[in-house]
Amino acid sequence: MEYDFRKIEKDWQKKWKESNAYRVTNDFSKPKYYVLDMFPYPSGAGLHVGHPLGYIASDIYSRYKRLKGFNVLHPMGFDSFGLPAEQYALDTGQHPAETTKKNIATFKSQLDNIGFCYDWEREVQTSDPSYYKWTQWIFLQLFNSYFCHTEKKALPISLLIKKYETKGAMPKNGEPIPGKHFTAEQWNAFSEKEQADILMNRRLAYCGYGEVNWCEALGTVLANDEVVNGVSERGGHPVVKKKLRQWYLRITEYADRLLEGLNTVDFSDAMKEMQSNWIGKSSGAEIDFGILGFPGSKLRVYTTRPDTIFGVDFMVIAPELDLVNEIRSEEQAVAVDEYLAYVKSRSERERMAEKKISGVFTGAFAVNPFNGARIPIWTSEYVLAGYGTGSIMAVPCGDERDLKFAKHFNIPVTNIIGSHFNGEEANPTKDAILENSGFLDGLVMREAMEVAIKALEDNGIGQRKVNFKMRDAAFSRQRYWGEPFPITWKDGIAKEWTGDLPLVLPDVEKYSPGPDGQGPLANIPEWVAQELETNTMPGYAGSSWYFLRYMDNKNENEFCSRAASDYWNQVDLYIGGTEHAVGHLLYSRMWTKVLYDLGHIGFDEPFRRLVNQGMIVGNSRVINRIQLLSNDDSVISTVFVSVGKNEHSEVDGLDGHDITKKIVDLYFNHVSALALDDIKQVSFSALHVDVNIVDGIELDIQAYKKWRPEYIDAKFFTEDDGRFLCHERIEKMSKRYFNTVNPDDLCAKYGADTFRMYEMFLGPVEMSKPWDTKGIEGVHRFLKKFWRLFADETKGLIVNNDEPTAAELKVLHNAIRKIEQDTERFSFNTGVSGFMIVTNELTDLKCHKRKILEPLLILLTPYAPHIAAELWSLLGNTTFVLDAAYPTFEEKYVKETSKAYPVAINGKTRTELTIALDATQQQVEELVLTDEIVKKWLDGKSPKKIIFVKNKMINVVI
RNA sequence: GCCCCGGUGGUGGAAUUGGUAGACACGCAGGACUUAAAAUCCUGUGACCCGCAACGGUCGUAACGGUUCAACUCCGUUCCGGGGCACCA
Repeated sequence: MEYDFRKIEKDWQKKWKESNAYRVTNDFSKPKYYVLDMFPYPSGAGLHVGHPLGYIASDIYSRYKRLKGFNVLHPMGFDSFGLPAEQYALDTGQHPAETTKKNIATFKSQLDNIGFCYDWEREVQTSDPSYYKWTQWIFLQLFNSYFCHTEKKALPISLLIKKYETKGAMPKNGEPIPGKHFTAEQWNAFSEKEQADILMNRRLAYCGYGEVNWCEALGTVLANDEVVNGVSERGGHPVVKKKLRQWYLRITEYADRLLEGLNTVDFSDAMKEMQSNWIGKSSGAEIDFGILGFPGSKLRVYTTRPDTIFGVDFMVIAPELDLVNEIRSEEQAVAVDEYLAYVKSRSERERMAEKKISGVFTGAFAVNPFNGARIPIWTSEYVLAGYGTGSIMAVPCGDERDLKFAKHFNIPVTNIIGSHFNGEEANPTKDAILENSGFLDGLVMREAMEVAIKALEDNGIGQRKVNFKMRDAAFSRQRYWGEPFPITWKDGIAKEWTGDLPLVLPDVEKYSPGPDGQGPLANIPEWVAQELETNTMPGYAGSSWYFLRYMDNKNENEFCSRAASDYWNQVDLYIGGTEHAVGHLLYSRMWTKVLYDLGHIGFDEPFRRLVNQGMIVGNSRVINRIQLLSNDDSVISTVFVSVGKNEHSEVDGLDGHDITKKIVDLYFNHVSALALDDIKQVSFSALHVDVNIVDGIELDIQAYKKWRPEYIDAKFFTEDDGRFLCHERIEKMSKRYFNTVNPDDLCAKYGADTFRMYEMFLGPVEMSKPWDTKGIEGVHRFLKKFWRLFADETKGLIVNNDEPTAAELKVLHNAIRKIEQDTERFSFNTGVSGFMIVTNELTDLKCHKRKILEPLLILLTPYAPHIAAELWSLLGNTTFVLDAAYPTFEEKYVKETSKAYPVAINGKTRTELTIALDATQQQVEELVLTDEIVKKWLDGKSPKKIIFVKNKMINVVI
């Protein structure tokens, strides 16, 4: 009886499907456990081996929890709106819904091949109207809410309107500021438009204007990574900044709660740190500087270091601020204009990453409010308009970036921190005693901060300010393939659409952009006639709340019933990549908080525990090609050169004609009638070859010629043993590098169980690692060996009912302990090796006893469900192993009375001594000193100290 | 540039709390079985030194420095690789 994994896996997948083995009911009587994978985008390329890494981990954990008696929700669905489908539609005219449908079908069949325990009845797709109906509904909740600063939570905007109608908006103390404050009478007298504008300033989903990367030639907005060196990645067209009307989510109001919430969740410290860095809470002061010659204008800066105000040597304002043009001098006008034009073409990413210092003096001067010093005002791309006030006061002695700028432009540097500043490197210390700092002289910086802020406030030139680096999230896209906003515009006023949700995405003739940077929806006359919003929602809209829909995905009356969300509650375990660290995770945390504030759900953090999976990177194979090109650029002859035959050192130092001659000598002897004069150029290239036709690094030349028939006549210079070897290159797994490996192929060749265990065996889930198919044989061998514990090729089932020995029980219980612990702490790679060890040990013991093997099958079920199910049923069980009870570890079987202690001399292990576990320090010392090897090292001397750590080791210090 | 993570044999990795570095595999080498192959099994395998060998020794976790009886693990500096930086998902 052989391990026929193909038949076994097909049979069991069918059985599980027919019996609805993975259907999850909202059975409120059982304890629940919610395991979630990050939403995949169904790309046209299908799954490669990198995708399922996290899915396998979560599947193992889900099955493990099920064996432990939990009602486990482990759903899967698709984040099916997105740019790639739209781009494909633009290129081919195919409707994104069509291609998306096809892609999803591919993904699902690939996922099923691996044997995941998804309940497909709970599948959701963000582009399905029955789903985005509720995305739109939640958007309206956001639109119709505001953040109350007193209660620090979202409230219905109707309450705010009521307040304005009865009390107005007046300051708690101090004089009302016109334009900001108003009385109830004033409010009631405002026009509808005026009222709408005021309310827009408080809505959680609001409309504003923001700068985007605008590409005139493509007529569209580009993502930062679609812009390279100021031109579009596709086509190389110029890209400039353009202001467009945009929807935003007021996530900044939740900054503090998003920060505090991190204390209540189990995310890695790195993840928490990334999120809090993104939120970027800082405290400091806003300070108003006067501008020489502009009595009405103020230059407002935000600084975290008001104590350094006497060290300000120049100011820098963001180039996009209008102020630049208002204050620039005549002499500097040309230089400023040139610089602004340069910056306009730069993406924010490039500006931040730029090492080269650039900037221009505006010709204007600010005035230090404390000592009246004249401070030159510069503009430079390293200051971004979106941070703080978009202007900074530069203190070169305390800030490295400011110092480099000052040095580059020869701006004199004031030292306010005495010997803490050496003139070479800025020192951001807070411990220096201030000098050259007027009334702050002699104070330690740390303390001077408060004194400075007080002075600013007393003199009315600034105030204490808490600042967040986080900005409100842009929530609209000028695209087709996204959720339409249920919003209409009349006379410049945004109103909730009055029709029934969903507002269905209409079909369009073509997917190209609408006029004036509007999205494709603006091309539809009927849409525009209804005055509907022409933007659509961004990719993260649907993924911000999908974990709630899984709980109750068929509900037509609510996004999710309160009973279902109260039961399933938070996601207990969320698995996904760190690339979502700040985007998706923060938005879904915010949406959860809003839904909680408005009373729709009972918890305000969506994910209790987060585990980050690493990426699987590709392991490409590259071969050397040498071609002779003739004068008309046609190819005369092509050769491929194996790694060891690449004599590039031979041509080092040669040039032009000599290289050609040498190369022809080396590689082109076989070409007859070759005239050197006909050769215009020798071309060297490294070509990616499909990793699937390479064995290790050895190329299958015949397969290559079949794949690339244009090289059918090329000569291959192999190693002396006849093999043709490739170079390796570790890079992103991508179709264009021919380094993708399809899980379907591996499942077909080795089986899903082998594939699952091999992915886990590769290394820790959270670490990135290169893919290498070679090692999969080892895992497959293990499963065959495991099978042979139960069945023999000729004799069939060989399991007996004999009583296990103490040694066998010890092996079993060590395995239970190890595998349970490793599964619990997500160390699946060592879990797999635990299975290998127990299998090796039981094979050595020739143990085929049911009482040992049956519990082992249950342990294996989460990792390799098919083989476990088959053997379970071969043993005569009529129930599914999926619902067996997880074996319990019993200490008594593994108890030891002695241990082989390593004995180190001065920290280096020299020998080993077996000593009773209950031995005392004194007994151990006596034993150690009688040991021959220890005596040898002591060489007659007595040891200074003997360190004995129970159950660990012994160290003799000489 | 800024923030986060990582770097251990030829390869993937193990070492859970500062306590035997290299578990478990891959690969490689040798052997058994076989007419042969596949499959399977056995032995060896970090580098170096001395030696016929048993034994023994030195070095070794990116590099350098520090703390400690003891460092892959803690601290500092540097180098290299990966992820994120707000319209890819």
